[in-house]
Amino acid sequence: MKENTQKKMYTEMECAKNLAAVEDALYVLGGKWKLRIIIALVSGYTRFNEIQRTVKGISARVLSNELKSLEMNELVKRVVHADCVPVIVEYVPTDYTETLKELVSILGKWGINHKKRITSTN
Amino acid sequence: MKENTQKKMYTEMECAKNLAAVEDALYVLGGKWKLRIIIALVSGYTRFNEIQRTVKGISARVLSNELKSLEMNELVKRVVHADCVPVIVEYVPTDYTETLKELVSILGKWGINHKKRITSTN
DNA sequence: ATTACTACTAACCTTTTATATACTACTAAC
DNA sequence: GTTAGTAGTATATAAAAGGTTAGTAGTAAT
Repeated sequence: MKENTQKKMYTEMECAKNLAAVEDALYVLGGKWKLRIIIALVSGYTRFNEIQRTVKGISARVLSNELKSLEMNELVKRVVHADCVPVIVEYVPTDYTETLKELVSILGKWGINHKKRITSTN
Repeated sequence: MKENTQKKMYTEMECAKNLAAVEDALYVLGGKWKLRIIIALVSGYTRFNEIQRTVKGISARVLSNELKSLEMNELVKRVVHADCVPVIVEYVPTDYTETLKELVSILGKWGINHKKRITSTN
């Protein structure tokens, strides 16, 4: 016996759509490192070792993989300056990366606020 | 020889602050399931099996753990209706959960847009 | 009596994610 | 010539996350 008498705040379809949309986003941005790397990139840290130093705790292997994944999603562009010796490689954010600024900003603000909330004695 | 001539878009301190703030947020909201569960909750799915059916793919074990974690962070309240038989347990979003609506909305919008972008032939 | 639903938990196992160490090959400083 | 930096890759291992199965203890329908 199913009770359909409950008032849902959203219809099933709306819920499913939100779920699917957030899943799509998390597929690209989820995980421990991706957003952190993006922050480093837009902060102007564009070279491999520089990014590794900025994003504390990440290993070269993981950074390498994550950069490839971000590149596939057009959130970073790998630029090789072949004229220099030794060759310089830069990972530069794209115009599309800009579309994440609002998201990162809101996430950061929420994080600051949440830390305050949880830290403060109740 | 260190080249400090590069123009950084943000100072080191700003970058570190953003990084720390986003880390704090991801500690609470990161992972495969937490945001999805929150969407189910605010959509009106409040009972254990109901949430499990809505958040496709999650196991009871993981759902149970995630709900505990969300409860600790005041994003859900466990309400037991002891008067009913069998006992009914509800997981209800709190007022604080409202502070995530903007974030979830932006993330969802980004996800929809990104899917379009990647799916479309270039 | 058997099946199914409720709200979980425990034990165990697999998959995913991440780390550590070493290594390439070249440059440049001390 | 020794150390350090550049941009990574290879291999192996460890840790974290998640899944599977089974089980509790009760109700309620077939």
